[in-house]
Amino acid sequence: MNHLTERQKTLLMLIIRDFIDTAQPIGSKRLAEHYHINLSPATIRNEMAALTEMGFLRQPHTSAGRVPTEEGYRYFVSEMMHSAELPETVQHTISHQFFQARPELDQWMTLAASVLATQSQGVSVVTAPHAEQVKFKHVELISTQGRQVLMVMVMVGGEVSQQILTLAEPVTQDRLSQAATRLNGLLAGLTTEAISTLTVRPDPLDQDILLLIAQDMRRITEQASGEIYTDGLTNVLAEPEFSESDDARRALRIFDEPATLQSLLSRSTVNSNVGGLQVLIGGEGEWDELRQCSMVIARYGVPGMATGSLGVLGPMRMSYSRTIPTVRFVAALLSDLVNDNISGE
Amino acid sequence: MNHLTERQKTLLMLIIRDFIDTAQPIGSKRLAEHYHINLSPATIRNEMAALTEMGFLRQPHTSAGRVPTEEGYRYFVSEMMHSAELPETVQHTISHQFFQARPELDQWMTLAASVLATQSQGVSVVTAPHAEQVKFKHVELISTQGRQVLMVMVMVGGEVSQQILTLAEPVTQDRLSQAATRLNGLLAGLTTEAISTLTVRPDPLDQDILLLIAQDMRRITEQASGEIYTDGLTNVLAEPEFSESDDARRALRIFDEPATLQSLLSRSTVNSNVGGLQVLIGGEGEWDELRQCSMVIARYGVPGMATGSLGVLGPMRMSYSRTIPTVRFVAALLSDLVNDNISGE
DNA sequence: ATTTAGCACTCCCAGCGAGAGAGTGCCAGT
DNA sequence: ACTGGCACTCTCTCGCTGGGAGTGCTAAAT
Repeated sequence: MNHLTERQKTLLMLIIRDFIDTAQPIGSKRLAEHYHINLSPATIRNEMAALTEMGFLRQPHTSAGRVPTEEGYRYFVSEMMHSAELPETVQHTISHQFFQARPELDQWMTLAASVLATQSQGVSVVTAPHAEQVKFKHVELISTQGRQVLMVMVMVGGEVSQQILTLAEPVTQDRLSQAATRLNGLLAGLTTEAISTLTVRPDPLDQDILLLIAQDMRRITEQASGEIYTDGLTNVLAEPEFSESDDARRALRIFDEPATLQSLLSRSTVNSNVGGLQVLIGGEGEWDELRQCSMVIARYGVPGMATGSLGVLGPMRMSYSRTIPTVRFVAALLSDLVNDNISGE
Repeated sequence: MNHLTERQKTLLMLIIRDFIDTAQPIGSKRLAEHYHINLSPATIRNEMAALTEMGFLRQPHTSAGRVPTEEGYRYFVSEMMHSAELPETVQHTISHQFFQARPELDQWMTLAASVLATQSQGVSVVTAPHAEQVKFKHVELISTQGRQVLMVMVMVGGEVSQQILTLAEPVTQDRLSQAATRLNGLLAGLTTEAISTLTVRPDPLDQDILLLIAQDMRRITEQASGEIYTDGLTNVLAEPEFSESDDARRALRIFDEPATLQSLLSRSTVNSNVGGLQVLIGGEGEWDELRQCSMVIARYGVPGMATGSLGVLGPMRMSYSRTIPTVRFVAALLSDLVNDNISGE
């Protein structure tokens, strides 16, 4: 693949920017008039032909303006990726919202999804941070009704899991509390593996509960990540390219299948460190439902401790210059929150 | 309003059924041919004119077939409401799914939403059951990091609330446990009001936490109900009446505003007992976004103890004969689950 | 008195062709 | 190397027209 001259680069960027704004094929004349480049339409046409040859542009019909190809978007994104920064005022507004929210995971996730969606005018996805290494910290057993017992487990790092158990026979709250105390002493700080191979003697109840604890910790480790938060689903319906066709439906269907969404988020961030972010353009040949879409994805959290992912889905024509810095900023914000939560204030 | 003759009634039902199937205006000829009624098109036309006069039908253009009005749908629904019953096989399939699911509220809600959406081909909404009278049962205080403390509260009936507190200064786990034990003895079974007016002396920590408990219980009572679960958002996009216009977007926007959705669910079920269900047709003049839509809503749970609501949103042309029994059945199913949970197994 | 056949009328919609407009590629001139 | 000019292509938007479906009315039939 040939390198682009400086002029070709400028033109390509202009064309893509304009197309993102107007959603309409860009012609040479329009370009020459609108932006005051010292070039005649004819020259621009020549360059456009070259860019088309190289695979960055495409014409919908023999005689229409040019439209970016996926390759074109990729070039565009890689060029503007590093320069873009969210305006300070917006940064402050967002930080302020997080500062005001109640300090609960649930609130933070919802807020993050909402901020991403409104800022980027796309559909946002945020997964709750997920401990990569689960360590037991504390368990509480609370008798609720008859043989039903509420088990609340806390992991090192603050992750909480609650579950309702049904025991073989009723057990008093006293006996439950004693069992919990014994187990807390025994298991504090242990990993899933350590707990799985453990046996305890005195009370058969202890052993039963130990098994349940191990099982639950395994479940936490296995599930790819926590709950999925989403917002702005209707934003994408407003885009002209989705107003009539059923591509929108196909793309949104992803949000009805948590499994696909999960794999999408995790598979595409497997190579990227926290802090770096990935832009999938046009489904990258792998996700057929997203052929018309792009997705900006990032991973946040503290590697090795707890991480989650977040992203924005939009039409391929989305405003990358707005979405990318937003995603980056929110990812950093959530990373800070996770970090505070792990290491104390 | 005049009463309908038996024949008019039959015709109206046929027309609406046919329109729900085909989404196209129904003409007299088509009706006479398709269904073997012993009537000529001319007679049918006369009756149709009468039905139009009475406000049950409408013609999109001077010379097109008839389409049901909202009034027509209302009549239709009230007529078929009692007769419809979900096929036994479907009932079994659904029950089986619930039986297989892990016995957690979260799972049940998700499953209920999923079942409703796939059965009715509409958008489903389910709110978690919400205790109408909150009574304290148990609190646990677990030190997590520095001054941060995880507070887990259990209400009578099994509702759980967890929250992270940040204390003025670090407190040892021992002191926290003692405080929890004292408070548990003191507060067991008390209502929000009783707790709000209480004062405790010995340790200032106890009083601080008591305030937080009261505050949290008030929050639980106030919030109209629990989390909202939703499914099938893309179903509605498949309907022909939404394929091109932006009515779909307007309707789906509701799902981006939990507050509106809540008020919709609660306001419209305020008059109906658990078990009875309501059908809102065309927004009932109150919800403008739903002018093109209908909604089947029911309340489930144990009145006076814990209730929630669930519903299905679809185009006004939705299959009521499928949706209504499904909503009724799932509501009954969830009521049973809530009941089991409250009264022990 | 109710139902039916016939008929004229209305209105939507799909298909067609013309003309405008926008954009292109290429060539020749600067 | 750039630009002006030109012929060409293709789409999109009208306006028009004919077919089709459905209606309401009236008069005849049951």
